Amino acid sequence: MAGIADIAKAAGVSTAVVSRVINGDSTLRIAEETRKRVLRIAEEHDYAPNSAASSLRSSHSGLIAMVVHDVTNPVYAEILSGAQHQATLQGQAILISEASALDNQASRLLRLIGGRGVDGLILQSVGQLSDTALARAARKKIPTVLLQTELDADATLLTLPDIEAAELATQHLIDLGHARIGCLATREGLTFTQNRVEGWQTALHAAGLEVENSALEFADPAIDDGRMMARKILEANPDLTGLVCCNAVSAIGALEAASQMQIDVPNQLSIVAIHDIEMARHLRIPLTTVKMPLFEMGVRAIEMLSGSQSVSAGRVAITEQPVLVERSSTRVL
Amino acid sequence: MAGIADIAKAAGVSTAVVSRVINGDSTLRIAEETRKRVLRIAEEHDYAPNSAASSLRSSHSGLIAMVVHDVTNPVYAEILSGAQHQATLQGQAILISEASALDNQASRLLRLIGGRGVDGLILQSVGQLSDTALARAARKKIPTVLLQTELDADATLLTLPDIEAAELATQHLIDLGHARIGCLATREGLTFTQNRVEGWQTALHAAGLEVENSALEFADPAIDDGRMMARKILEANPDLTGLVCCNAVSAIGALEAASQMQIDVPNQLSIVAIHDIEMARHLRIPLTTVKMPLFEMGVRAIEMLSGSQSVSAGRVAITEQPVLVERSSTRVL
DNA sequence: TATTGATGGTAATACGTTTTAACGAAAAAT
DNA sequence: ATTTTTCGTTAAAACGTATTACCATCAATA
Repeated sequence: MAGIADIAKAAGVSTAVVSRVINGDSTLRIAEETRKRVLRIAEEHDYAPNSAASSLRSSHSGLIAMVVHDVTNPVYAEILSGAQHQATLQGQAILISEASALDNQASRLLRLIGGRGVDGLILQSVGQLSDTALARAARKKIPTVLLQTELDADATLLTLPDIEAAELATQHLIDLGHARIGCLATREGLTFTQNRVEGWQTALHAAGLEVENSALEFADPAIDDGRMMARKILEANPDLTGLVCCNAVSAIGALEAASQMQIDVPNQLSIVAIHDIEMARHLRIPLTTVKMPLFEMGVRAIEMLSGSQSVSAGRVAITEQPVLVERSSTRVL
Repeated sequence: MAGIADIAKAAGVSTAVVSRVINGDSTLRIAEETRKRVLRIAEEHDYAPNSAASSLRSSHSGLIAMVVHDVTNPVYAEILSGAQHQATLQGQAILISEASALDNQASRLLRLIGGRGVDGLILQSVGQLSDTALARAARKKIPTVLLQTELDADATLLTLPDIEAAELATQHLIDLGHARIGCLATREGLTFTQNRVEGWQTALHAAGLEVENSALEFADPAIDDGRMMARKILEANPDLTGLVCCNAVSAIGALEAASQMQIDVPNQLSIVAIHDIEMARHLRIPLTTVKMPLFEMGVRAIEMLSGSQSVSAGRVAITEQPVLVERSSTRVL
């Protein structure tokens, strides 16, 4: 209920002084004595600046919108957690949305983006978005970070070492003596999907092995989709002994498919997945994975938005290398 | 860049008309002809109302802040997903934060709450919050929904059938012939923790069984904590044959502990957990669970905030009854 | 004809900050 | 003693919308 004017009056100064004290404006100094007095009075009155008014005048809200495909996917949850952590450190807050919300024209998120209500935008796994939402953001010049997925907009692309991770996973199987290796990919058309598939192919080629097209499937990173992909691949290629999964959640589906088809993992089939989610250790068959810095990616995305870093720079790569975590789902042939 | 004034001028009307057309104000009708013209011109100019200005004038932002203990916990992720879904439907957006962020005094979230930048507040698993954050929200009369946890503030409490769920879980073990049954609870002092523990006790009493205090432990709903709790309980009570876990994530830890202690599940020990998370089917030993409407709870929380429902009503219960999902972690004794 | 009512629109104000430019006083430099 | 600098502060102007109260116009009723 108390406004800045009330505080100013009570402290015997102008509103400008109160504003500077509260916001810690550094360009213009305030006498230590008045500063303390204002602070004390503000505290007494339980004063907090009206955020709408503040945003209106200063034209930044401290809000960052983040869009992920699915919050319940542990991979995305971890990225979100990192972003949330860093945003808090920087005095910003995160507006979360699942991708499906972007289709809803009445979505408040879209209105916020259109109305410059957010200072930044983070898009993850958002493929087919040449439509309103992003187009608007781009036109409104809202700083945007794309996570793992290229899009025709002048936004910064933040990437993980996807090619390396897929190579590492595939090479691990090759080292174990496997020669016929399939790939459960994520959604087709996404940059990181392409990169991981490329890593898989590269490793096979380098070892002089054959790349079987019927051993490659694309779908969403969900358990059900993973099961279906695995079934399809395994039925088409009964002689397969290794499977690279581009997302750990798909791998869970693959384990299920193998079980249903009476294929023993790891004795008849070795499975390795990208992303070392916590659950990997606790599955029916503990999963061999390639660990990627997901939390770190969330942190970096936030840093890039508010950082002095190149605003429109083309792409930034997280250089921390993926590491293989061996468990029970892979085995020497 | 285009403001409401530009649109008004281009359409040959006043700004008031534009505002009414855009916001669909129902109190005052606008000629269909002008409505279409304004809409078309707004579209052409790619106009979207400045959200800060809009919030300032109308004093509501369409933002709802949600605080959960840990985003990566699948239980909480599902609640969040439900909230996000419903918020989108209602034209609102969700500001997500993990509980730890509330400790950070510079947190933007706190400033938003203090500065009436959010229309509502949802708090989950937030225990020790008699401090600034919530105190402010209460003083500022921000509508608040408490998820599963009482707090000394005049907020609405939204609850799941916790007692029933715990009774159901415990009764299932009793029906299987178990007589010595322990309980892995969540954090002490939270309302839902108390209720679940109560359900456990009630079921035991009703069956004339003993409630062993050394078979009850409290900790955070995390795998590591679950493992530690289970180990403690099992060491103190070697004759235990059943375990009720108040959170499925803790149960994963319990499975791990049992494995480390060479206790066979379900032959020597039956485990049943509350919350049927997707992973439950895919664990080393598929988990018997009690399914609760988590997504639905997120939905309801949002509905309650914007609904015409009793604003300050004491408590609302989700009446959908918990159902038992039998898998392989429980077995007749 | 005069009166009412409905319809479609306007002008101007308030929302509560942040920030710009200017200003007096005190201290330092000339 | 005068000029310059620095310091601390102020007054007033945006920021861009939603909304209130008021006003035409016109058709229909009395």
